[in-house]
Amino acid sequence: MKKRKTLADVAAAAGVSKMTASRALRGDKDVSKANIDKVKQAAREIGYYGNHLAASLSSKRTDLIGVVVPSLSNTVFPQVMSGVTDALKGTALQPVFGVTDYDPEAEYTTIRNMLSWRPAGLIVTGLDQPDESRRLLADAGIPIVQIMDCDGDPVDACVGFSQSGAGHDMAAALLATGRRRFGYVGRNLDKDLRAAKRKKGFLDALRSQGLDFIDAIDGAHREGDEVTLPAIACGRRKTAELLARQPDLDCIHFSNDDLAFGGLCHCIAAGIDVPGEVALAGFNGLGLLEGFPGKIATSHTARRAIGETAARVILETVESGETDSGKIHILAPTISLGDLAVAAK
Amino acid sequence: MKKRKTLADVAAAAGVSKMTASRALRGDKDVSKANIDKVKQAAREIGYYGNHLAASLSSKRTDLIGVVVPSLSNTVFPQVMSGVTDALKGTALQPVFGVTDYDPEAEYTTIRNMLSWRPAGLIVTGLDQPDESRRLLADAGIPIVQIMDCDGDPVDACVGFSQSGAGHDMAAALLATGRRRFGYVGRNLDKDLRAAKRKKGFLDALRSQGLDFIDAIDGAHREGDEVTLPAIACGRRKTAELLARQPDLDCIHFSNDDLAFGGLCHCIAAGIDVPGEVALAGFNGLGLLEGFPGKIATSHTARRAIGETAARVILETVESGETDSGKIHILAPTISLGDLAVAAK
DNA sequence: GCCGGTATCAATACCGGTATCGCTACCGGT
DNA sequence: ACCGGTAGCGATACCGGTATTGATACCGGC
Repeated sequence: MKKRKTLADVAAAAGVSKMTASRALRGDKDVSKANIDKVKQAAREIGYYGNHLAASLSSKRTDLIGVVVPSLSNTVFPQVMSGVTDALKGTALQPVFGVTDYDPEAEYTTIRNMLSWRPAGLIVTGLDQPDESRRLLADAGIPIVQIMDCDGDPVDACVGFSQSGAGHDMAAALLATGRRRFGYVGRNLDKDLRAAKRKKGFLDALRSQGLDFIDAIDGAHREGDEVTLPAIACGRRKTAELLARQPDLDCIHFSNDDLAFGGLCHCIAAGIDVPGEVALAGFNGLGLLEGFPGKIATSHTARRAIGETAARVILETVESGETDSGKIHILAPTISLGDLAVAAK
Repeated sequence: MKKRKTLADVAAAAGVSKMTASRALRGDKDVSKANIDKVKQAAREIGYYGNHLAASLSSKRTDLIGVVVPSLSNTVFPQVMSGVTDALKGTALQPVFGVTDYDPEAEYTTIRNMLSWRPAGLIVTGLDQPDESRRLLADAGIPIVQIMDCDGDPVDACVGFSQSGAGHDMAAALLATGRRRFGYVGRNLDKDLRAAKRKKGFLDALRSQGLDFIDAIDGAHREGDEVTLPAIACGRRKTAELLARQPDLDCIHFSNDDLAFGGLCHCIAAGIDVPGEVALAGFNGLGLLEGFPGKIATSHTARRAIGETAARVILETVESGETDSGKIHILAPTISLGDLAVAAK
């Protein structure tokens, strides 16, 4: 294999020093127009592309922004990632993604691993990292943005909303439509801390009215196959199960829209009127719901926007050279009840 | 800000040389048990974590595997990415993702950018890169795996299946059930080359029987909002449009399952019997379809497996130290007709 | 004609690790 | 006692760039 081209090769080909070549390629000043052309020409001819490793090591700067998300199968996170990617488009910064599978241990190693690339900033999902991870973030000396959650104390900056508040608000909205007999369907609540927070907020609102879930299926790890079961199929099956046990529920709350949509599929197949007989409420405002517009109540969360602002916060902090970005950006979800709003009148 | 800890700090704290510290931390041999403990202890105490930039520059190796995908909104790609992540779990290698938005220009810069980090290997979606990008890949001197498509000439290795063949087979299967009046719904076919190949394969099969699409909505860029419109809503709307124009179609082929599912939603809402009156056929076998099992014919593509084998090919090539991985791995999709199979009898 | 200032480039010293090689101490065998 | 072999460790030379400093030439002004 022929040796990779280095800057020295370019310099030699252009008849200048390494330093001049370096400056010319990066658009630094102090290089004559003639030499800039010669160098760029030479670089193109021999097919040179830089070595970020060397450049970053030397300059003590990188263009990387680490993004740590728990999952790729929940479409929410790819959407956040899209937001980050978009916001960074056109800038020098570049995102790098890491997936943790909701595992704190994996999260720790992922963060550590990212930090060892000396990124310009880090975007991490959630506020509730274990102490060890938190310390890592706090001592990193780069802007850290925690996203998706505001119920707690951020290490540095924070972009998101209150998960428990979102749960609470949804419950309040549903109560206002007159619903009283609530059921709940979720899954992986033992690992998905934010979904658990929403459930708790929801429950708090119910209890303040002297109510409670009549029945709930949390589905925390009963079987191994549960994780791989598509969310919609899971929602459909569990809704069937729940309604078999409690046929007189007038509202089912799901931990997210995928499950809720699965529930709707069951109801349609079983000939159950939604939201007439039973109302369904999900969370996130996924595009999925447009399959049957208005049928499912949901909270629209600004996932793209969360990704975008998180990226922008880092961008601004890096550019301004500040040490501390430490602001909290709240992007509150908006509830839409769909047909339920009409039915309630 | 306090200076970042370096290996020299660890060495000093442990009372050994940099070199011994380096070896101890990496688990190299030629270090006494006592020193290994001392070094690891010291590293933990002062909170040291390595610097991949320096390590990789020096060793001329990185643990990175670049993965270039066109999109994050099509759930297929996050699934491929999951497969890659899983296959690499437990190994030293680590994936880095890049998104191109189906833009060849962005693809070129992404590839270039990745190469400048000197990754151990590259996974790129598709076979039809422009010459310039192709040359970049060919000259990189690292294992390259192109995925998702086999209709063409790979740069190095290739994991996927024939897109046009998949389209052809689906058409053949549908023809075998007696369907004759075909419609088509797709979107972004001008950018999504693989979907276009499937359509072409499908069409070839029809033509070999003297048939053609009676009507087709390609939806290539009519309006700007089209891209952001959720795929399911898009499928629903276009199906309504198509059936309004051609009420007597007996089969609609969609460029993917999301659109097909949107079509199903329309049919359910409009009281159209599926697949009795009209059959729907999508592509990919997404979990989505489990919302109404059997209603939609589809080709199950092994997306996860494609990601996994692609990663494994690179892994093996890297470990064996071969220069050329150059094998073609076909993971053919399997067609499932669902209720249509029964109806056809 | 001498001087200070500016534009342009080259030489040098790193950045924080790892590869390589040499040195020392200690071992068993003869 | 001598020797070859090996385990354990450290000094040194890089890896491929960039920051910094220094050198050179050329300019207008007095």
